Amino acid sequence: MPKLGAEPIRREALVKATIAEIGASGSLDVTVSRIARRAGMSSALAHHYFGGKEDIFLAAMRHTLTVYGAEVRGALVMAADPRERLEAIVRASFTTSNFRKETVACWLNFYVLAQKNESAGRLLTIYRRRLRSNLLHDLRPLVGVAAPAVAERLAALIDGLYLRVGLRDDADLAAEATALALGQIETELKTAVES
Amino acid sequence: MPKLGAEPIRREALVKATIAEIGASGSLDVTVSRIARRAGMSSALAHHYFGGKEDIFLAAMRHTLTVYGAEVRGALVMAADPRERLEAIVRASFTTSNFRKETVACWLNFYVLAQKNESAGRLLTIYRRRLRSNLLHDLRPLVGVAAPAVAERLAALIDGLYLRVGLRDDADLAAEATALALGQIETELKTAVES
DNA sequence: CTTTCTTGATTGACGAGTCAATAAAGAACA
DNA sequence: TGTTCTTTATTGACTCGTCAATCAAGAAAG
Repeated sequence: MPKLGAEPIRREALVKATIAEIGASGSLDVTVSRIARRAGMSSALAHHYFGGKEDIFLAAMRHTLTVYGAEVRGALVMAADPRERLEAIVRASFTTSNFRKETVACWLNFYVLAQKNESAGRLLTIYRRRLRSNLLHDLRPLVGVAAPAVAERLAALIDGLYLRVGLRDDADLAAEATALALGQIETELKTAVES
Repeated sequence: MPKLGAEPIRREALVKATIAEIGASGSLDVTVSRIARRAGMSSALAHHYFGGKEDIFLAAMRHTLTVYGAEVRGALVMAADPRERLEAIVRASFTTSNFRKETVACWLNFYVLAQKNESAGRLLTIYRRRLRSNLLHDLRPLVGVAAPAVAERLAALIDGLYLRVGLRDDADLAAEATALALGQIETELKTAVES
């Protein structure tokens, strides 16, 4: 039943199914058939709308990054001063949705993918630069010349906390990570001001 | 040529070949045949000495973790006081050998594996606990009651820096990561002492 | 002559990507 | 209005390849 304009719907369904499937398997070892079935279509159609498996993965990665970016931007509009903006970035990074099993699985696998796949690497670089630049922008007025190092450290801490917390399945993951990162901000600011 | 006692040699060769192969492909998507060929034997022999593919991966992971643990212990014997011990842990975590492409690939893929594989998860937990306990032991006399939070933060920072730096192929990766982590130690100690 | 080591060949399964064919919605048109 | 053409959507069947695991059998020590 070719209702025209199926393409965007199909693509979105495939992207969502891909993320779900990666979450379910924990790896990129998911078949196009399974993705397509979950999205309610034949594998041939998945190949029709995307060039191949790799393109599907990249679309899923792009989607995940986009969602995260939107969350950060959303949190930022609520922040009044640099200090609040830093907090906003941290909180956006540790929302419970970010710690959903599938989200964690996607991030981990994107890191793996980024090693060898040019496009995946570029996407990850973009994410990193954006995070770094956001932090830098708000740290500059707070810690001045120390900003680059502090930003790098904060960015790494966010990634590291995500990694450490994301692999456990405790509850209260998000709260703990947030508290630690906010503590870091406090420590860094205090130190920078005094020196 | 059945010289007796081939087993340990074969197993070691397979483990090394596995790591090399993971490094070359960037993923766990490596065939037993390729591993076996690189190790100079038939794939059947690999299956003979290990139960199956999964066991080979676990052995490789165990090996990687063991090497890292040995490096840390080696660095620790040179350290006189808690502060130096902290530095030793950081430096051991960021040796250039740890930033070799294959090592990074292994770690990333072990994280992925740890999501769904019980044994891999346990191994990673052991690594984490050891790191945390090492840090805690040396932080307690330095920052007292703040030690747990500082340890968690330092551990996460190490993981995060590794992740951020390991995926680039700049030179001077190790030096940069080390400097940032040492800066963190300094900041944390200064803050904790003053409060 | 038995145990340890070793492999080539085989099996059985699965998966990515292709293709030819079908179906339906609209466009052009008489 | 009905007819024909074109474009988009969709699938089942098929190809070609790969791979993990098994097995039966060979070679070399002890």
